[in-house]
Amino acid sequence: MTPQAIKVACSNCNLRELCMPMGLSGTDMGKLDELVTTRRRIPRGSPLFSSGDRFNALYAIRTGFFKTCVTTEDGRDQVTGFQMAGEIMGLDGIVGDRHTCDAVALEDAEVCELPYGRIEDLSREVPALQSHVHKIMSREIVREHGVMLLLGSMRAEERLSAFLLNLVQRLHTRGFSQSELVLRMTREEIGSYLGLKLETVSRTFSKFADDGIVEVKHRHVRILDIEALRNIVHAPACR
Amino acid sequence: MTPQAIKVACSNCNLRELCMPMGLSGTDMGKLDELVTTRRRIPRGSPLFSSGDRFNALYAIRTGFFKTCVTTEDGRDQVTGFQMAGEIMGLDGIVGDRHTCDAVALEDAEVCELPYGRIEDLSREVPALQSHVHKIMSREIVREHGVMLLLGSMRAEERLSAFLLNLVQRLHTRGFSQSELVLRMTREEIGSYLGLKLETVSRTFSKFADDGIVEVKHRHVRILDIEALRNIVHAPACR
DNA sequence: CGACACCTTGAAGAGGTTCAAGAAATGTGG
DNA sequence: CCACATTTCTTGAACCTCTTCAAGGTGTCG
Repeated sequence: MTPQAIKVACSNCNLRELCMPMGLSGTDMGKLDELVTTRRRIPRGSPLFSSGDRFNALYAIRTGFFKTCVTTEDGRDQVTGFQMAGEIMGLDGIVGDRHTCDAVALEDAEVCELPYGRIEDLSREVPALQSHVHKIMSREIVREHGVMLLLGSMRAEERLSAFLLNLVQRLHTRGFSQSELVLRMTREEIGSYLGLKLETVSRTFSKFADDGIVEVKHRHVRILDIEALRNIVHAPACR
Repeated sequence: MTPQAIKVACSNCNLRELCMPMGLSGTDMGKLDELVTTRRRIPRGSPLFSSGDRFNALYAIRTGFFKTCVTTEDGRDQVTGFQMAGEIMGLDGIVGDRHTCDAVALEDAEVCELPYGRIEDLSREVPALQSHVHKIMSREIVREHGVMLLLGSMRAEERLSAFLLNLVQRLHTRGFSQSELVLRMTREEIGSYLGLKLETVSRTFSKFADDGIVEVKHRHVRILDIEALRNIVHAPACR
């Protein structure tokens, strides 16, 4: 397992998804090292990029936690996602040469900057990278379909259940507990993401706690009955 | 039984500007003609592809009108978009090798089949195509952000206004009237897309008609006061 | 032309929002 | 390290928007 030791370390790295497509030759792997130029530290509360910023790179999260949100001139605001280690941000900027949403660190974070020009160049040389980039974008499209389903057809309890299950599942993938999590975002941000008011989020947490499904202490959540959450989301439709 | 092998050439297609990159050399344009292998006719009500189908091509709409929708086991259903001539469908299938949504023709339609393998191969040779594919996917991501904003933060009248404005704008781009349109979808499908019940859609249409903003005769809509629709969407936020 | 899908409208009800107040955490400066 | 200011969270009560249920009307297609 000695040579794999490095690989194992990489598999914990945020860049794994982009840098480690399956079945790479050593040569190709070497080429991918050119992808990352800089790492950037983003203190909590600061934007990595903002709507209107010129687009020139994608970002892979190494550590930390982000939200992305779109804002309109008339003051409407929508959190479009929460991103954690290993996930890619900035895809929105490709189409128009400018970012169309804000990415804000919800805790101190570190990201790898992947200049877009290099991604394009390299993915012409390395088909596995090309394929990987496509998959990342497709995955984001499919994820957003899921959010549309949530926003378009679920009620408050279902939305919050789906949200918690999704978060804890992604955290579990990264080696964290399956039943305990610390929310990095406020009730208002959760509400914005779920299309609910912060009071409704708070009330729904309280209801889940009353029902013995979760234990909630501000931002610390312990899931006591994950099956109950699943049942709430996948409730046999009324009719 | 063989799908008639019409000689299809993007270089001659009048939708070229909608689905193909601009400013190509003659050589590159010639290469792109290899992209489209077949055209397929899809009768109204039939699926072009369904969730679970193996993914192997993207589809460019030549004529007709589609909806895409995701469905869950528990019978939930969400229309994720309506697509018209020049738009690309099937991006959801890239990530998992299978489609994750249904694409259904809402009127008799014709699509160009773009085998995904060829897209990958060709976009390694033709950077303009590579860039174009990325932009198409990014555009879809940005579009979905807009839908999330709509579903997460707008009320019924705002949603329907935004929907009508979006439709009429896209139709106008394709040479249709700026003020008149024929809805190809039912109230229920509109409702699913907008996260509303069909009755609410119907009522909101009636309200707009009462207010002299539109004229609605079943699926025929005439916009009488487009500014009013814009004001409804971009209303100075209540607080 | 008749059956069926689609649309409209009304009335009652539910779920979520709004407004308001207070409590708990977090951050700041002395 | 503590007091204070600020942000965040919780909870209650009234209200409102949208949904649900129901019935009847309209258009469309075989």
